[in-house]
Amino acid sequence: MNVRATIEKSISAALTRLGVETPKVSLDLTGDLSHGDYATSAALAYAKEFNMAPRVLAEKLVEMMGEIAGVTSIDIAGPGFINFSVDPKIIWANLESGRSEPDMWGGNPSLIGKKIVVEYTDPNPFKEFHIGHLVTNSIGESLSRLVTFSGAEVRRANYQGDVGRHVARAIWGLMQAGGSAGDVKALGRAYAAGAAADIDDSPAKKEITDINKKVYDRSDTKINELYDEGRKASLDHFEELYALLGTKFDFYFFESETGPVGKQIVEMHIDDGIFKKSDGAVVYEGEKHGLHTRVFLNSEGLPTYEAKELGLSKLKHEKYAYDTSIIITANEVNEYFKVLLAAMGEIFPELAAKTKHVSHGMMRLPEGKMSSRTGNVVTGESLLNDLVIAAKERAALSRADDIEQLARDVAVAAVKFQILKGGTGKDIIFDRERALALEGDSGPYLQYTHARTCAIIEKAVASNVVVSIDTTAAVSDLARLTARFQDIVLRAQEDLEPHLVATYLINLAAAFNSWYAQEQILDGTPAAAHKVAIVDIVRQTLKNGLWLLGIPAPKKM
RNA sequence: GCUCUCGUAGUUCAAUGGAUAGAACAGGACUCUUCUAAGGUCUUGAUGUAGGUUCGAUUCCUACCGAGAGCACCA
Repeated sequence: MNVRATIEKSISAALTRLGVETPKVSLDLTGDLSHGDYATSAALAYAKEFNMAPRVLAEKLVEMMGEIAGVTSIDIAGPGFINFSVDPKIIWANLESGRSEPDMWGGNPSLIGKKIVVEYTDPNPFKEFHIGHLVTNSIGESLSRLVTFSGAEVRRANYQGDVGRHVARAIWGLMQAGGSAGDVKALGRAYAAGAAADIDDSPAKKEITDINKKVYDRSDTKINELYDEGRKASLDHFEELYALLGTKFDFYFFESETGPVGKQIVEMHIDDGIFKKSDGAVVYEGEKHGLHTRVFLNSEGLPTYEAKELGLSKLKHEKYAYDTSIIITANEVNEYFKVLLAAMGEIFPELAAKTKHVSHGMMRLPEGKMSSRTGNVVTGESLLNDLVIAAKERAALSRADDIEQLARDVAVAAVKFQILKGGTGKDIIFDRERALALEGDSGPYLQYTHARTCAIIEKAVASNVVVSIDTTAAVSDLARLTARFQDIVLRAQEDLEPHLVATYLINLAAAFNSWYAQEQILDGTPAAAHKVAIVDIVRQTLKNGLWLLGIPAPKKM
């Protein structure tokens, strides 16, 4: 049992002996290391129940807890907090375990045996990979890695809209302009033209509706040709981006598959009253769950987003019998998702219960909101490319062996960190100038710190310095902060919040850099062995932490 | 109009109902004859308004003000 659990149990036992039936104990990492490693506000919370002053209750609890294995001091502070300091030997042993099993460092077994599927990115063929897809991708990849690090068996899924009105618009645009469907840039322009023309009472609107039907039933040879070529070109192009971003999907689902399945599901549940016919469409009345009515099959008989999503839930579970399905989308679909989950709850209650919807905010650039309808947009791809070019200038001055690769790594870090440093769900203001500056709280800052640690280790190895932790040494704040890694990772996984890892890594890197500036590590004395060992575990923490964020950790910068 | 998010330094983000509201950027002052200056040190500066619940509120509740998203055949 780890120290944290021991302390929790001890507090809980003390409260039970005082007569609390089911004590609710919160044991927190202290906000300030001068307060020790863990703190509880139990005495404050229960003071009223016992009609005692909080500090008096705190003293009583401390007395009843007595000695706790692995804890060297228990102090009462402030209004009645009880602070616990962990035995330095335990902290050093913890860090030593990280050095002996580096790949496991920070991991936990809380999800062992669980099957989890994470669906994210979901770009639409025939359209640009826009900046919103960078957000979903960054969050989804990080969440995938967080649950992997907790022992879950993970599958990554990508769900792509290869049918639907956007496709018809692009094909309409291609037919007008005569561009090649194999050229993704031409596809982007064709979509923009189609979207612009697709307005009420225009002849184009009817033509696009007609094309849309033909895409579904594949009745037109010319359209099939444009469709097949465009679809392949888009998907191939997306793969290049996934490689750059460091994502590999296990499953690809397409709306062309989920559509028919979803349609069938909806049609099977009209007679039993789950769905209703209304104005030629088939709808789900969300009002019974305090929501609103949504169309599942339109009056053309075609499945909408909602019906396709129902089909997807079924297909996904057939492919992989998951315990949890995490779906990442932009928060603009939150309301639809609630209706969808309500409908799913009636049809597939067991699947609905296993589904977790994580939504993220919109990514905004200082230039304003981007829309692929206007044609001239900053796409996810162009943003990445700009960053790579900017990073290259600085990379040229670095000691990296492969400047091109470093520039890509730094660019990916700049984007991903910006996305992941804030809580999921809030809008992300992406300031390109700031990201390009590669300074301050940023992905490149973490990479730089990691590269520094690598350089020290390399030098230590070259000069045959023995690396080992002195378990009798006093613990520094840097060592204690490093030892918190596991607690942070576990919470980030439980809350599905990558930003907890991001902010932790910034704090750790700052603590390390500060120490580095005032300490000569390779000082030629026996003390170097211990100091290098600390550098080594900080290095591993940064490496594993960056991995959890989906950010590459180059060894040289 | 209704529903859902969200209002924290000049800006971009933190703070599971707890201790002195933390960082970074921008501004000012320093710091490379020492292991990577993409670094470090010092410094100015914030909880939209009004109530409520609580021993304690940035966090929970109500109202208002402000921003964003959504409100049936697009996703």
